[in-house]
Amino acid sequence: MISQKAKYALRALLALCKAPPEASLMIAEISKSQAIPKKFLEQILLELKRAGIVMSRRGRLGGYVLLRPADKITFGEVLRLIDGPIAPLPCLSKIAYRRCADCQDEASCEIRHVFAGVVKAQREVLDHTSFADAVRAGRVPDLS
Amino acid sequence: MISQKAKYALRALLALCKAPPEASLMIAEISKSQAIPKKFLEQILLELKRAGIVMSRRGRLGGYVLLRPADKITFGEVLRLIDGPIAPLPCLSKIAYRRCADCQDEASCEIRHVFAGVVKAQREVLDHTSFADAVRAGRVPDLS
DNA sequence: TATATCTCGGCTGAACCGATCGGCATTCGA
DNA sequence: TCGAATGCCGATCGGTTCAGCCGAGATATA
Repeated sequence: MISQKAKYALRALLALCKAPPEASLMIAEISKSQAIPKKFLEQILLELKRAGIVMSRRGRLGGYVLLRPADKITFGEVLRLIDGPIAPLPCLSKIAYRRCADCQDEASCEIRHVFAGVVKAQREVLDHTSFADAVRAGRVPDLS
Repeated sequence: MISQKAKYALRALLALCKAPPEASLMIAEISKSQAIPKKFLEQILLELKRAGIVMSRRGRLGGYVLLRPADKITFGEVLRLIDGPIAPLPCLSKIAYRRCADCQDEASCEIRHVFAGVVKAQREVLDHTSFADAVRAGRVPDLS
């Protein structure tokens, strides 16, 4: 299960993707349209900003804009930022590799072996699906 | 990330799979050989028993045995039992479907659409990998 | 300057996780 | 028949994470 926070982050970014290009959205607008608690959304957008995914303007007429085109932002990137590693085992994580304390030999670890297959499949999807892809798939009725 | 508890459960079952057929293993043995806290392992094996995956005998010479052949127990089954739903969103879970509170229309939800791809891939692996498969892959050097 | 907006740190209550404890029930060997 | 070994079971605990809230401060525009 992904966290509520990650879900909010994805929805906020989708809202920004769908907004007219170059227009900026205020926290309050996104909060209202997406039903996300305002103060919580504040934190989330701040993290996205620090990660270089969005940028903000303060003061009257402030708000948030995407810093990169929507096809250069992947689901995987956002998920890792908010929820941490995608991998189901620490010894399979790209961003936070940690040896399993009690596993003598990774190469012969059956569990690792099975989950290596899982994480590969996950990455296949998450690291190759951009927000542009997601919006496109949502707009056109999916025929697959 | 799967929980520590799930990792223990998988390791315990692997130990039972590798034990001589019809032999039973005591909690203390598994605990020692797999470096799992004994009292915690006790809980875990109890859950596996209630789920019909293993059976136990009490008293002197007690212990645990697999209730089903190793090729009839999948990783997915054990994971769902210990950690709950595998699906990354409640609205994609087989065993615990829940509508996302704030999602008007599931069919047009971009997030759901993307994660449907993820969960499909996960299930492909987890529900089709048995403990027999895992042990086999661990024994023979993997050439893939 | 006034005011709407983002910034940022801290805080809280609830839930969850990993683990432990102590007592009870059952089984078998002496 | 007794007692030791083993599984069964409920309770509890300390720490961590999650979801969300509060309030003061910085900043840009009208």
